[in-house]
Formats: sequence, C-alpha cells, structure tokens
Amino acid sequence: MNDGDKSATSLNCFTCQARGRTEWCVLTDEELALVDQGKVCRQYLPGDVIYHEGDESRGVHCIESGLVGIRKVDAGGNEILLRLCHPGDTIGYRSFLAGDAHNNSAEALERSVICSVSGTAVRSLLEKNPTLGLRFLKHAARDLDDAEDKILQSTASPVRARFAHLLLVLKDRYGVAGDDGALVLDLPLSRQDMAAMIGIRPESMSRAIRSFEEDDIAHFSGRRVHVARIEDLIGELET
Amino acid sequence: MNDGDKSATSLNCFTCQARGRTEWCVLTDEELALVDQGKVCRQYLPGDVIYHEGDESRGVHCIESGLVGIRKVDAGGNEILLRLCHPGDTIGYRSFLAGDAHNNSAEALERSVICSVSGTAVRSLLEKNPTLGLRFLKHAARDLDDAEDKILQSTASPVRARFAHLLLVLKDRYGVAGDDGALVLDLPLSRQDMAAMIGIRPESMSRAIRSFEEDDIAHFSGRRVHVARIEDLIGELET
DNA sequence: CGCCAGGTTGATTTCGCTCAAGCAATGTGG
DNA sequence: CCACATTGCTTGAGCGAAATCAACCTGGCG
Repeated sequence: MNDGDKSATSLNCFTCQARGRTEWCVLTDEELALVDQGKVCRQYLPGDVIYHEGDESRGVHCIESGLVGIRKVDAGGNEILLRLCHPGDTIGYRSFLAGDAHNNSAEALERSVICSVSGTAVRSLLEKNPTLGLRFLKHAARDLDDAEDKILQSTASPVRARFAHLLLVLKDRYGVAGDDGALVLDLPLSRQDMAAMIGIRPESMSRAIRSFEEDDIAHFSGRRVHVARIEDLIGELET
Repeated sequence: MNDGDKSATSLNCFTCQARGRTEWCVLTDEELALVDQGKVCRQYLPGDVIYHEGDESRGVHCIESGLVGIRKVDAGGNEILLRLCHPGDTIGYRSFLAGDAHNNSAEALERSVICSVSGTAVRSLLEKNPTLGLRFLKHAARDLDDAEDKILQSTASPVRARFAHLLLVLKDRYGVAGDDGALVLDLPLSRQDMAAMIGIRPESMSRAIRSFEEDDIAHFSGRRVHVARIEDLIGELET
C-alpha cells in the first residue's frame, strides 16, 4: 500500500507489543515461532479492508496496533458497525472455525498493523496446544454476550437509550476522568460510525446529539464529548 | 416437581437419545462416566425456569428432550426470546466459561428433561479432552453468527421481513412438506413468544399475521401455518 | 357461572426514516 | 490563489410503521 509495508512485514511475534493481551500468550516459544513463520503482516490505512463479507476465510488476523471495525450489511443495503477491535484482538476466527466464508467485513478505522496467520498454522497450533482453543472459546463467549446485549438493545430501546449505552461502553476504553468527577471522552469514531454502531441513520445521530446537548446530558465538540454527570447518562438507559 | 422426577434422575448418558447430536459425543466411555456422575437430571414443565438471569453459573445443562427458550429482559422490562434450544443442545455454557452470572434466562417451553452437569466435572473434562473444547468453540462460533444476523435484522428490517425470516428459520425444524410443494409448519410457540422472538409487541404480531393472511402469503390456524408458495415468504425478506 | 389469560381489533400517538437543503472544512485543478 | 467539487455534518418538513392505550372476544377452568 505504501512504504510502511516493508517495516510492518518484518514484525516479530516475540517483540509484539500486543502479545500480552492476546490469546496467543499461552503459547510456548516453539509454538510462537510457528505463528511467526505462518504469518504475514501489513499496515492498513483508515478505510482499508482486511477482509470482506463473502470472502473465503484463509486464517485469522491479529491486530498489532490501530483500530478495526467489524461491519455487516443486509439485503436492503443497510450497514451496521457490529463492534470495534483493538490491539491484541484476533479477528476472523469465527469464520475460520466454522469453516465458511466471512459473514462480515473488517475495515481499518485508524492506521493499523495487522498480522494474518495462515489457517494451517492455526490448525496445527490448536492441536498442539489445547489451551489456545480454550482461550478462543472464552473470547467467543464474551463476544456472544455482547452480541446478545446488542440484540436486546436494538429491538427494545429508543435511540437516546442506545446512544447513552454506546457512550457508556466507549467510556471504558476512551474515557478520561476530567476535573470534579466529570467525564471526557475522546472518541475514535465519526458521527456516521457512531450511528452505524447503534443502527440508526446519520441524521438521527445528529438529532440525538442535539437532544443530549439541549438536556445538558452531554456536550460534543468534534470527537470530544464532555459528560458532567455520568448518572444522567445512566438514567437514560431505563427508557 | 412431580412423579416424573424419579424416572428422569435415573437417566444415563450412555443411553441418552440425544447423545449423538451433542458436543459430548467426542468423549471416551471413561470420560462419559465422569459426566454421568457429575450430573443431575430433572423434568421441567412448560414455564419452569432452568436458570435465571443473574443466577451464578453452576455448570452446564444438556437438553435430553423437550424445548427450551432463552429469554432476556432489559432495563425497561422489555423481554425478548433470543433463541430456541432443542434436544442435544447444551445451554448455559457461555456464563460458565466466562465465569460470571447468567446474563439470560432459560425456560422450558415444552415438557423437557434436562441434565445439569456440575462445573467441576466440565472443567476436568475440558482439561482431559481438548476436542471437547473445540466442539464448544464451534458451537459458540455458530451462535455468534446467528446473533449477529439477528442484530442486523432487528435494526434494519420491518416487521413483515423479520416475521418471514422467523418462519423460514422455523421451517428447517418444524416444517413438513404438504402436498404440491406447499409447506406446513407446526410451531411450538404461542403468538406472544413469536412476537418476543422478533422483538415486537403481541398486537403487532397479530397485525403481521393478518397482513400475511390478506396478502395470501401464509394462513394461520392455531399453531399451524400453511404456506402455499415459499417464494412469497422469501420475497418478503428483501424489504 | 364468572374469571382470566391469550389473542384480536381499532384509534391515536410517537419515534425514527426519507427526502431535501444548507453549511463548514478540506481538497483539487486551472 | 481563487473557483469549484467533495465530504461530513446539521437542520427542517412530512410520512409511515409500530407502539400504546383501550376495548372486546374467545376458550378453558375453578
């Protein structure tokens, strides 16, 4: 893609900064060497696609740095942003395990370095080291949990509640405590992507933001969000 | 609960009819004996709760016969029916693996026999036989897939499309081919539960049924559904 | 017989989508 | 350096689908 590529491909699992956070950390050095051989690393720019809905799965992808969004479109062309994936996360494992085509797309939202591990390497590792499978299993369980929450939310809750919920989730990763217990968020998302995360149109997102501003629940300037009282946000959930 | 209990508790994994369909079928006889010791079987009547949202996970539950619904309620009291589970399915594994409380409830929809396997037994089995973990992993991957489909559907599609989709899914298990290629469904669900499966109010379900009747897409009498041309149902999806 | 849960129907309201326009920031080519 | 397109975001007006509220009907059951 650009000259960043060459340096990216030289990356080594043993020195990978994200390693401690990954499921791969249960591997022995010998096993990790197998990952190292079976992988290809690349740098992706915002908007670049890591894999596409419908593509055949050719392994799994490990995020070394950056931010990745998992998108999915339905028959009617509606798109939603299922979740965000961060350094240390392994993506594409579902399709790989189920042995069928990708049922969603992965797209870099920020400049990202991502290592793709070949299917054969993963398969032999799963055989060699059962603990790896268990780690993935736990990960899947958590993803499933989140997904079911999202189902409930997207059917039952109005936009304001869903938006409040989104902000509360994003808080855990992107929130910094401001002065006097206030909350400041520096979001990595455009308005459009926030809208896609809760399954609404960009126009509705604009209106939701406005309505939060008017009710003094949160204040937005660019991608920065100020929340004076988190309780107000939590109060919005029960609608 | 009733006199059915005693016969239920005497059930044996080796003679379990659902065994071939479960993840447990990868176990050796010796390992299966471990399951047998670590389990308690019970009969549940329609409406009986197997576990409740918020309960601590104490193992996993294997459905020997009957039908189980996984329900979830949100802050506003809205309830949805996430999925149906059938003989051979193991439920409650998510919370067990994640090690936290159940985040949904399981309720018998029909008279069901369910074996509860203690957490310690499952844990030691996962260590002994790594293949078991992989089987669960695949299962989780499939569940995740379904869940993500449902997220997309529930945000993007109108009621008619969701209802058509539901019928098409139920067809695989409850459909019987009528004469001349027509389709007959004998659903195990009340109207209320169908409504809960696609996240709408019972009134809206009534109207959806009526509108399908009027458009001659499907005909309903009690829990029996007649569909003359499946194509019509499929046509409803692309809305 | 009266009660009750499940289901249907109608009237009304509300929420979010659609369509359409406008605006600011950024980029691009002459 | 300016005219112009492009892109992301906002705002308004109108519409339509589903929720809500309320009534009523049905069949089962004490």
